[in-house]
Amino acid sequence: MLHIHNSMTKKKELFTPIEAGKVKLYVCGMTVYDLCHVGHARVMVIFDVVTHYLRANGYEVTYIRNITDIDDKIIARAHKNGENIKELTERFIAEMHHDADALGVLRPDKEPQVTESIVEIIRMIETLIDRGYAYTSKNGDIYYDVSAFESYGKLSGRNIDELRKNKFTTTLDQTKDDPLDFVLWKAAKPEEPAWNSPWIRGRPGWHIECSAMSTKSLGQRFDIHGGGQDLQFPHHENEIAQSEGAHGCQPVNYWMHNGFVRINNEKMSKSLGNSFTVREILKKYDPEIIRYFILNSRYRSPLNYSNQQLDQAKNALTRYYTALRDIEIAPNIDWKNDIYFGTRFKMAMDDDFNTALALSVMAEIRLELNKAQRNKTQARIIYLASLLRSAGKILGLLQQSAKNFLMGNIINNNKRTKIKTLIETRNIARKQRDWVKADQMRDELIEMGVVLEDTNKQTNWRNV
RNA sequence: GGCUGCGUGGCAGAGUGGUUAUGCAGCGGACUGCAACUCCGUAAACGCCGGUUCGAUUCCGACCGCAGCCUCCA
Repeated sequence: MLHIHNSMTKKKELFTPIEAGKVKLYVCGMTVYDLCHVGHARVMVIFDVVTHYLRANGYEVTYIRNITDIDDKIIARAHKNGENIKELTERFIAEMHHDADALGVLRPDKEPQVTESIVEIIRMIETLIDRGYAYTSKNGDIYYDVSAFESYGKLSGRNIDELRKNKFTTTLDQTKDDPLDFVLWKAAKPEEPAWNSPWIRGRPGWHIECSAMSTKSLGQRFDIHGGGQDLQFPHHENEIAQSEGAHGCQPVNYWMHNGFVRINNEKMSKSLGNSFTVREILKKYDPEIIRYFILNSRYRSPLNYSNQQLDQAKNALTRYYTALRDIEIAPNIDWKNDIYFGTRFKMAMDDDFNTALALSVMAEIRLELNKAQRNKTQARIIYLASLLRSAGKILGLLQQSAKNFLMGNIINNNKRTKIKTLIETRNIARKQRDWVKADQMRDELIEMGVVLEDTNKQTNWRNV
C-alpha cells in the first residue's frame, strides 16, 4: 500500500487515485535558458522513479512535465546572447533532453510548452475575471485578486496578513490593489514576444501557465503534483488559487516537494552562483553515479553535493557491477515475486518512495549474490543477479552491461589492445613464477588507471 | 521578524520507545606468489539540558546550531 507524504497536509497518506488504476502526474519542469544543474537532475530522477514505481504497481500513469519557454530570464538571456528567443529555448530544450537521456530519465508523456498554450492561458484568465478572481490594473495588466481566494496560503502555511507586512516593507507596486496580487497577463515591451488577447497585447505571468497546462493535459483534477521545494511558495500556492478559482474544485490530491541540493551546506542555485551543471559532472562520472547519489537519500531531505559523495557512489556501483559481471540474466524474474527481498523492497518504496532504504535491500541482494558465486550455485546466481537487475530497473540503476560500467571509460582500441597484451604477458610470467616481471606489468596497468582481478579462470580488469 | 524543516558512528544515510539498518572508508582474519575481487569477523552514533516512562536516539518542553521560504529559482 503506497503512502505519499502530502505537502498540503504534511502527513503521509495512503495513495488513492481519482480514477482506479490511473495516475495523473504533473511536475514543474525547467525554464529553458541554461544547462541543467544537479538540482534539475534531482527532480527529473526522482519523478522518473515515481513514475517507474507507479507503473510497476500496475497504474496507467500519465506523466506531464512542462517546459517554460517564455519569461523574463529567457528574454534577458536571449538579449545578452544576441540570440533569437525561439532559438535559445529550442537549444536548451535539446540540451535538457540530452542530460535527461544520459541520466536514464524517461521522457514524460507530454512536455507542454507555454508558448504553445497561450489559448488555454487566455481562456483561463477570462474565467478568472468572470468569476471575480482577477482584475485589470490601471496600466492594463491583469492581476489575480488574492483577497478573493479565501484559503490563500494553505499549501505553504502562510498567513495573508503576515505576507502583507513583509511585502509592504519591500516593494509597493502602485498598479496593484494589493501587494500580494500577482500578475496573470502583462504588457510586453516593444521588442518582447507578445500575443494578442482580449486585453493588452502581451504575455502570460509566471504562474498561470502551470494551471493552464495541467488543466489542458490532465483535466481540472489530477492526482499528484510535484516540484522543487522552492516552488511551494509562491508558485504552487498561486497555482492552487488560479485553478481552484477557475474551476471551483481542488486541483491536486497529493503535493510532492523534493528537497534542495546543497553545496557546502548552502542551497545550490544559479543565483548564488554555486551550481554544478550535469554536463560538467558527466565529464568525470558515469551518469548512473549521479543517479545513485541522488537516490541514496530520501527525496524530501536536503542532498549535499560533493566529489567525495560521488566517489562513494562510484565505489558502491563498482561493487554492484563486479558482482553482476559475466552473468546471464533471466528476464522472467521479477522482483515483485520475491518473498524475502522483493517484499522489503516494496515496503521501502511504498513508504513515500524511500529509495535509500530500497537501496539497502539491494545491497543485501548483492551480498547474497556474491556468496552464491563463491558457492558456485548457478541457479541461485542467475536468480539473484536477475533480481538485482529487476529491482534496479525501478530506480533506473544497474541497467547497463557490467563491462560497460567497469571498462567503459577506455574506448580507445589501442589502449585496450595494450591492456590485453600486458595482461597476457603478466599471466605468462605468473606461470613461470616470475613475480618481479608480473608485478611490473601490473604496476604499468595501474599507471594506466587499470586494476586487475585474478580469478581461477581468467584475469579481469576495470577502470580505477 | 514571520513560517517550514533539520541536527544519527570517519564520511554518507535509513530507522526505531527496549534487541540499535545499509553503503563508502577503517581494523582483524580467510582467499592470493603478493595484490585486487570476494567472504567472515570487528569497532564506532544518535546536538545540549530537563521532563514523561520500568526504559528515549526515538515522545514532550527549553536551549544551541544549521538550512530553506517570505524576491527569480528544481
